[in-house]
Amino acid sequence: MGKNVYSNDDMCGVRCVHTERVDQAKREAIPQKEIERLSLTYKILGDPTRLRIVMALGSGEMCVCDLAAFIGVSESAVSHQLRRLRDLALVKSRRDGQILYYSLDDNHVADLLRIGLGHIRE
Amino acid sequence: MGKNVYSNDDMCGVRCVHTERVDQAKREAIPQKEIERLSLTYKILGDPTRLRIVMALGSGEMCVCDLAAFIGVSESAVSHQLRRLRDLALVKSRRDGQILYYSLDDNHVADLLRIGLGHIRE
DNA sequence: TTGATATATGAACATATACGCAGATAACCA
DNA sequence: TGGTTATCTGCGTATATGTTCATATATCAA
Repeated sequence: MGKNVYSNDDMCGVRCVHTERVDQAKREAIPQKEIERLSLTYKILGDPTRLRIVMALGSGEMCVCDLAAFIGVSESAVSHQLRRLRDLALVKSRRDGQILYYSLDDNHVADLLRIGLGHIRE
Repeated sequence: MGKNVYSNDDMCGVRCVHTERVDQAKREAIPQKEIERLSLTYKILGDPTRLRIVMALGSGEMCVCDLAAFIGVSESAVSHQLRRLRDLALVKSRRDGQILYYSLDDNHVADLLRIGLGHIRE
């Protein structure tokens, strides 16, 4: 393993201990656009209110005021968060008259929740 | 204003369309402490800089200045984020002389990344 | 010891964001 | 039609957060 090597290719004088390792990471990196999208997906789950919404929907569909009563916040707050969840395709809605029923969009979401729980419980 | 269906168990006058569904969600809900911890885990991955750090570590260990050179931010910023990642047991460190090598803490992290990618790419 | 290197930490600033409020839409029913 | 209900949305604000800068700590070499 190299020691105290300075990279002098693209960067100008930036200290870098393992140039070849950094180059490997750059080659294997996924596009920045996917990074943005992926981090946004995690960020959406990274709020207690939204997480409780998503986990509640894991066992069946619910409407907005159901979720508001379950979580204990205003229906406006739930609606705000549901919109963000829908924009990232984490939940979907089904209309039945005046009521909108929300549910998880696909099984990837449930998988993310299951693995996350496994991580914090180990 | 409205006179629809009201839940009359613990809440006082909160509108609720499907009382039994809300009760089911309450029974199946995980403790608030786990919600906090789990949402914190997702939130940590919900930042582009931290996500790039974690994904880079997915293919092998790196030191702080490697990561700084790879991502293009200051080493201080990387160190700040690494501390948060370490606090939530997403990465771990190994000391070799003056250099601290960081790597993923367990395979749950890689699983989360893989499933997340599958979600945004579908 | 002294100096150099690698990383960590605290403060400060700018930005992001979650919530409630009030009003607007949309769908139903008399 | 008008009235009611369910949900959405613009706005204000308090709070959270990511970054840089300056400084501190840790390890090694001479």
